[in-house]
This record gives sequence, C-alpha cells and structure tokens, in this order.
Amino acid sequence: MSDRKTEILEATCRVIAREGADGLRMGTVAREAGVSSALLHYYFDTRADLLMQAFDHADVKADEVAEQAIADIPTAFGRLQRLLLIYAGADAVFRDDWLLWVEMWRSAIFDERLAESVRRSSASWVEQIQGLIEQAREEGAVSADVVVEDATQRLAAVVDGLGLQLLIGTITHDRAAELILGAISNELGVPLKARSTA
Amino acid sequence: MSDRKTEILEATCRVIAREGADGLRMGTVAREAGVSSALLHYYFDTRADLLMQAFDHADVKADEVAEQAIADIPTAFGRLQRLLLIYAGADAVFRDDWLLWVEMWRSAIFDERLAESVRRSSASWVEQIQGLIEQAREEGAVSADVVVEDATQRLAAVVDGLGLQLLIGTITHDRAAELILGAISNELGVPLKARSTA
DNA sequence: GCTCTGACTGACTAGTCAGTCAGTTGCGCA
DNA sequence: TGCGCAACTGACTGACTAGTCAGTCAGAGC
Repeated sequence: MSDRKTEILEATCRVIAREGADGLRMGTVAREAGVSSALLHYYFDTRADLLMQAFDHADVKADEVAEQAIADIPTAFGRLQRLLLIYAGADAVFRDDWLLWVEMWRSAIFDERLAESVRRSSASWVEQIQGLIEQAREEGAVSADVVVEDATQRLAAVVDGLGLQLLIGTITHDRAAELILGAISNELGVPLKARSTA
Repeated sequence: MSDRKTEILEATCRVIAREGADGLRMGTVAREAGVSSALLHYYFDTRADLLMQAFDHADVKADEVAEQAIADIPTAFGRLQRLLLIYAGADAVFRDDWLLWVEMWRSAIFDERLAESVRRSSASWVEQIQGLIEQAREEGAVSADVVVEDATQRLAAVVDGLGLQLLIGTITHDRAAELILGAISNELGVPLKARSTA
C-alpha cells in the first residue's frame, strides 16, 4: 500500500474520532491529510469505501497495539487484566481507538455490509478474552466451576458498557478500572488480592 | 402540548429508529408525520431542536413503560430482574427504545448540550437500579458483603454492553437474558435457583 | 531530450437539505 | 357576516457536499 493511502486512512481516523463517522466530510479529510479531495477519490471509489477501509485500518492497528501491550506479561491472568483495562485507560490514543470502534459499531446498525465486519472483529476480541481465561484456568488462577463462555461474554459486555460511560464522562478512568478488576474477580472466582497488572 | 406536536415527535422517533439520528431528514419526518416540512419549523426552531425534544420525549415514555412493567411485581429482587431484562427482550418496541437511547448516547459524544441530558437520564436509570438493590438487600435477597455502588454500576454496564451486541445481532435475546440473570446472581451473591421474573 | 505514466490538483456540476416566507384555510368569537 | 388568529402549506433559496474531469507535473525508461 502506498504511503499516501495510509496517510489518508490515518487522517480519516482522526476526523472520525473528532466529528463522528456521519460527520465525516471528504473535504475535512482532505484538509487533514493535506491533499486535494480529488485525491481521496483517486484512492477510494466512494466516501463509504473510505470509511470502511478506515475502520478496517483502525481495527488492525488496535489489535497490534493490544497485542504489544500484553506481550511481556508472564501470566495469562495478568494478560487478561491488562487487555480488559486497555480501553479504560486515560491514554488519548485508546480513547480515539475506542471511539472509532463505537462509531463503527453504531454505523453497522444501519449498514449490513459494515455489520459483517463488526461481527467478525467483535468475535475475535471475544475469542481472545476466552482464550486468556482458559489459559488462566490451566494456570490455576480461575476457579473450576466458572462457565468460561458466560464469564467471557459478561466481561466483554462490562468493558463495552463502561467504555460507553467513559466516552460521555459519567465515570472516571480510575473508577472504570476498579470496576473492571472487580468484575474479573467476580466472574472468575478469585479474590482481589494481587493486582498484578503491569 | 398540542397533539400535532406529539405526533411529530413520535414520527421523529420512528425515523431515528429506522435511519439513525444523523440520518434523520426533516423531509422524511414530515412525510412520516403526514405534514409539510415547514410545519416542523413551525413547532421546532431547528433540526437540532427537534432531535433533542424527540430524545427527551422517548426518554420520558421509556421511563413510563419501564415503571409500568415492574409495578405489579411483589419483591424488589423480582423488579430488579425484570427491569434489567426489559431491553434484552425481543419486543420490537423495546428495541426501538433501546436503539433511540444508543443514538442519543452516541450523539452526545459530539454534542455537549445533549451530553448533559444523557448524563441526567443515565444517572436516573442507575439510581433506579441502585434503589432496587438496596430494597432487595432489606428483603434479605442480597448478601451482606456486596458493595452496592459497584454492583449497580457493573450491572448497568453489562446490560448496556449486551444491548449493543443485540443491536448488531452477535447474540440472541435468550442468551442476553440468561447472561443478565447470571450477572445479577453473581453480583448480588444469590444462587440462580428461582427465576421469579414474571 | 523525448515520451509515457502515475500521482495529484482546481474548478466544476448535480444534487441534497435545512430553513424561510408569502399566502391559505378553518375556526372561534363579536 | 366578517374579523383575527393559530395552524398549516408550497414554492423557493442559499449553503453545502460527493463525485467528476480536464489538465499539470515530476520522474522513470529509452
């Protein structure tokens, strides 16, 4: 992929984070990327095309960032904690990523073509959580009577729900983190003792 | 309030549920309500004004519906279960209400004026849950070592998160209901035995 | 030094949409 | 009967926007 195309996709992501997916204008993206709006149509057939590729781009990038963030944590339980806490973090990068994800999610409600790709990336996120829970169980960090699928889906839901609240500012990052850690210990049947989070 | 104004607000809600808040066009609302688009401007100064009042209208109506749904349930614990399950229901009315709520939430991210009213109604929803948990505790249906604020916020978050998944169809209504009931018993420290839900 | 090509632009077009306005209709009341 | 007023409309406009198009330009290859 040409450098310029990537630049345009990144500019598009910044604009979405600022104005929302529906608020995205080709002219705004062009200005943000420092190119003409005609060039946008040179690389992307339509506005919808640009939007979709930007979502994909952000998705892949977010996966890489998450992967890197948990890579050097020794236990699966620690990796799980870190993974679920990432989007509760105050870091602006994650706020933008998370906002992009919400925008993608919402757009998907009215656009079946997008819905497909949202379902796919949602599933891979849930699978990642489930994988970590299963590993943690093998490590003996999870009580035996936990139903992994249930715990996984509820933890994912809690993180999503709190993420929404963070976006409109009804809770603080610290509070969200605290609630997520509590949810993990609730769901996995382990005491809150050691917050070995990194 | 004139009947006509209410009709317009209801038409607006239907259009939002169908096209999204950003996809709402004055012309579409006018057609939906069977009036001229000029009349919309007779009752509402601007599109933003119409949108805001429609959100408020939907919010009030949803509150009433929820109130009615739980009114005749004898125990606070049962009322809590029913309240949290409402938006997981397959009923199309609730889907529209919930979708409207999500649209309002999302719009609020980019519009501080809306954010204020979203925070208010979000707070009242959370307070309602917290009130029911406190009542249930007095009834002896909640274990004593539960931190009510934590349980409340996590339950609200789980319901929100699962609601999002319902909207794009990554889980079924039955599954969502099952997970919510599980979350309640997890958070409140009571066994799943009797699902006295109505 | 000439040609060809991919990258890129400015100016334009067709279409959409919120909002305006002059005017009509119908109804309660003198 | 006719006045006044609220409710309502059709026709219009100005602002904006996605997408098009003819053409420029730098550099690779010969």
